[in-house]
Amino acid sequence: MATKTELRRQELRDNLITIAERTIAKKGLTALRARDLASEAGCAVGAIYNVFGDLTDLVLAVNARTFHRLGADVAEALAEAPQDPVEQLVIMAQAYHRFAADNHLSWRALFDVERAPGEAAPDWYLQEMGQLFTYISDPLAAIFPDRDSHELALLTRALFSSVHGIVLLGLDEASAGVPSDDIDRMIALVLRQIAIVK
Amino acid sequence: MATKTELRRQELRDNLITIAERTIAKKGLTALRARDLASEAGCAVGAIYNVFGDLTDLVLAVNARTFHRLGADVAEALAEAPQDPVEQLVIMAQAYHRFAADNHLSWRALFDVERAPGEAAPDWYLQEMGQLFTYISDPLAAIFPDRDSHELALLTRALFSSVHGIVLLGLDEASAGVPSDDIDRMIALVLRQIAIVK
DNA sequence: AATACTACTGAACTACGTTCAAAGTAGTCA
DNA sequence: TGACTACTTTGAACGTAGTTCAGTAGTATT
Repeated sequence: MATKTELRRQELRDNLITIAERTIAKKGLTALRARDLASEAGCAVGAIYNVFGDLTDLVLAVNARTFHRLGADVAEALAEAPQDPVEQLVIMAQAYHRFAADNHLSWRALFDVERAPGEAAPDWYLQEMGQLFTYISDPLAAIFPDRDSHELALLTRALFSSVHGIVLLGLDEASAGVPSDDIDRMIALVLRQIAIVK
Repeated sequence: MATKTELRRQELRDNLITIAERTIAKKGLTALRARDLASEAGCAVGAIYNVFGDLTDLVLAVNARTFHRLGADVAEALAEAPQDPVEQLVIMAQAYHRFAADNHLSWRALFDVERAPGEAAPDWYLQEMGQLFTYISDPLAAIFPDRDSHELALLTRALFSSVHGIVLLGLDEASAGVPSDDIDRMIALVLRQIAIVK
């Protein structure tokens, strides 16, 4: 039965996710504190643990939203891209870069959650990842119609990882970050070169 | 004057780095605890703070050693590599992969130290990084003699970042890691393709 | 309305990194 | 050598986290 209690719990859950989302976006994962969260949400600290197993679970819920927004941005970029599959790859990768730059701290939180060792990533994570991979493998299949599916899968993963690496190190201001235009240029360099059919 | 005290401090310093190095290698950065460290080193907790500003400083000292070993491994691979510049790139990248796989937790610690926001990476970090970049840019200059230095610098960074990304996501067992051979294959796929001169 | 069950609360517990007053030690000089 | 001074080391105590759970308040059932 969907009781008053259950509704209240659902409301608190959403509320906590939204507050945590804002905190992470503004101040980063490390600024997330159970007591602050509770006082902002107007509930007791213990209440958080009625609704989430621990703070990591809450962060994962925030990350699900972030990942979803990321996927939507990439999909939108793809929808507006020209037919040329190489350009599609470049545009998607640059959308990934833009998302990471515009949502830096939230994006970092995607990778900075500490997962219990040996624990697999949650299902939604693997699914969103799979969705991103599909966006990439479709243009790749058009570029390389002769390659078998395993090779295409590897190339897909390789390209995603490459773009991720370029963005990750490019945005890392500690090691004297790279100008945004140069990041886009590196992405284009790698992807256009990859797409050359010998 | 290089006194008895100073010697003792130096000894403690080295000792702490070695212990921390072993702990990080075996159990990861998050298992590093001031009290455990002190008891293993046979000193008081406070003594750590006579020798390092805080635990992050100690981790940075460990990372300096790790980074140095990494650089040496890559240099060794390069020394044994054939003359062909493309093969040199592939072999170095695979040495990077092997180091990361064989020293997983120590390698992760290189990137997982939390740096104070706005704080630049320490000098030795930038220098070792620069050394790695040189290893890459030399073969690249041989492959692309016509490109200007800015473009080569971008390509160097792009390739390093790409390989880093492939290894990072490939070794991440949380998202169902990739078999070691496939990581090597992805590296080779990207680097060989990059090196095709149109 | 009385009863039984469930959910919420927040003080208390544990586990950290870090500090600093007190105790110890090294260097100096008569 | 022994007394004095300055520096070094110590570890109990502090502050700040995440998390728990006995007590209380609220909800559903009869």
